[in-house]
Amino acid sequence: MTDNLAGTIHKIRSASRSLIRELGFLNKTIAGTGLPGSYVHAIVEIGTTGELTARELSEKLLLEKSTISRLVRSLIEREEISENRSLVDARQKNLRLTQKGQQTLTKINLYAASQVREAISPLSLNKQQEILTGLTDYCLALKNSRQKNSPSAPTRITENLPRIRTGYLPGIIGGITSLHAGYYSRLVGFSDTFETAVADGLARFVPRLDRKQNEIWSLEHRDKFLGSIAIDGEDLGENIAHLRWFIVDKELHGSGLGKKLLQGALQFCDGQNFRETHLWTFKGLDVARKLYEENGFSLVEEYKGTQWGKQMIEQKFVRPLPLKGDV
Amino acid sequence: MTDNLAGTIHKIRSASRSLIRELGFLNKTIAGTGLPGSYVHAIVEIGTTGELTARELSEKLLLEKSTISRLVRSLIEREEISENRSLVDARQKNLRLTQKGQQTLTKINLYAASQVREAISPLSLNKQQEILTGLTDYCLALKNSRQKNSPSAPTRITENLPRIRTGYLPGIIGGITSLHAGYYSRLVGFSDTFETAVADGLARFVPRLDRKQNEIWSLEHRDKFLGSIAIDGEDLGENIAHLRWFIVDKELHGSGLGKKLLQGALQFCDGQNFRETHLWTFKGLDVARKLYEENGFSLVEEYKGTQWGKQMIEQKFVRPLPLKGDV
DNA sequence: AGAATATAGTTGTATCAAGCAACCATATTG
DNA sequence: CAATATGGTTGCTTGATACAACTATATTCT
Repeated sequence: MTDNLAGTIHKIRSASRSLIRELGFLNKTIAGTGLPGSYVHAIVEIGTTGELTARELSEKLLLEKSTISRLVRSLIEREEISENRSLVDARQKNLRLTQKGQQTLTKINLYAASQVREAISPLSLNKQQEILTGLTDYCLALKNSRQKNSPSAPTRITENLPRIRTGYLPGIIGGITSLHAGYYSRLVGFSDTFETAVADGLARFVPRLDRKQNEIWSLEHRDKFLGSIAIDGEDLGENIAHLRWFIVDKELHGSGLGKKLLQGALQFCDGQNFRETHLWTFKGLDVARKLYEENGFSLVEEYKGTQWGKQMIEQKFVRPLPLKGDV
Repeated sequence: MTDNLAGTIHKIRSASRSLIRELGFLNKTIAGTGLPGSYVHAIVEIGTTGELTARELSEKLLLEKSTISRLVRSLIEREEISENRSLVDARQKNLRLTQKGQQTLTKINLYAASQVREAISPLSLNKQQEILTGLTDYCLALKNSRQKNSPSAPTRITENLPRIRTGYLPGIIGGITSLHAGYYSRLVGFSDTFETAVADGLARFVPRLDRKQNEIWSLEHRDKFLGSIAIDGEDLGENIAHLRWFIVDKELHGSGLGKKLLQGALQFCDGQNFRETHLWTFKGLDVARKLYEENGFSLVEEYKGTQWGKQMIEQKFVRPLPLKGDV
């Protein structure tokens, strides 16, 4: 059994070595591309993701950031990729393939795919599947084991996850507006009336962000807005907070980020000592309702509304300021 | 189906990329060893083979010979390997691990094996086996496809196979003698008497190699003698060739090299116009007997002999010069 | 036996990927 | 506002890879 494991390990290692060589990773450039292995990986990665930052690339390729920095510059000089300083975080730059880079990626794909195809197509479907599961399982196992073994460099929790930002960010009004429009048009067929209202509301709200009773949080990732929540501490008056523009991109549902947004906003409300927090929503958004109720809101009112070009049942939730010392 | 293949290809590529990165082949040195990937491969290869030439290393690692040359030098300077100019082919040098190199290999093995072990040991035996077969099949497929696609650089037929050499080579007497001694002591318990006779015979024969009626062929690989055959055109007189010291290392049985040796020698005999070729052997060596008979020999005599410290039945075979025009 | 060719390995030369450390600019935290 | 963290760049060094031209030895051909 132990011997068996040792034998398996030995054979796996031997096969890995062979694989490395066959794929050309001891060579200066990968055959068929004229590019070094790391460049090919970078192009493929950027291409399939659409947009990446240097840091993300560094994490994916497991290469030093200085190495990545130069790799990126070289690719820019070759006009394979372009960089755009992020609007919302001036430190980072978003990388994407240029037209030429797209073509290069296509060439790489053609070459690599045909290499793989020629290799595996003579094999039975069964064998092919075995190869695939074997490889993926092995990679996964290696990755898991690496992450378990380097507590010094743990997986970044933020890796590939949007960050929660506060305050105004360039593009935030447009971003949140289109998020709402896309979400609700798909869900219930809202159209321009609704989107206009969102844009208008935000446009009136954002200039008031400098007052301490107002705040906005957004989920941002690579200049894309994937979620938001805001506390308008003025429009309702009477020391009541108005929770507005709470939305999370469908892709992030279930990620826990929505709850984080909501709880951050409520913490803010409590810090500001608002007597109550009110919010308006629609009947049918069951997941959201559950979230509200878990966090101290109760449904207080329900009525038909037609203002968005559709007949909807609107709902109003209210949450009182928790007693001090409460959990 | 086609789509399925494309999907499989895509996933395989993605897994390969991940594998490359996890194993550190985009990095300057492999973690845990401090050595570049190519060095690690070289050490493992030399270590597991025991002895290699630079050319063989180049073929295995798929690297340029100049690259290998420098890699080898660097490893020699680090005292990881040693080189010995081959005694039988002054162009090539045999590379082997030094004491220090052995230790390095051990370290590499420990590191790599534990990396693999930690990765796969949480998995079921079944999964482990899947990984193994997947990897090996894939490597094999890639290799096959590469070789099919580069008729310009076909697999060397001589790759890792001994070459047939003619004439004297340093170490040939000792090499052939020990080959005989090892083979026959294991087979039938011959001992010193026999080995002495072989050595003595060779010692008397080799100096006569400069005469055109004598010749010796040997199978040589990395300074090891793995087979031999000789034609003594003088000792029997009467224009009769004496076929002597025909032996092939057990490892090479079935490789076709024995037949090649024999036919080369017989071609030589025919070229020299010997009237007959005689040889003495023992009863029981059935494979050899078949080979003799396939090539024109017939058994002409059989008698008991005790000269080698064992009672054996000796046999004499004779082959006449084929008629001209014969096939 | 001698000429032509092939093979093993080295060396000149050039390129450039990788990593470390120190740095700058921007963001976040407290 | 100060301290710290983060994304990215730059100076510096190392050294792996490849191509081409070369030397020395082996093999093949006639």
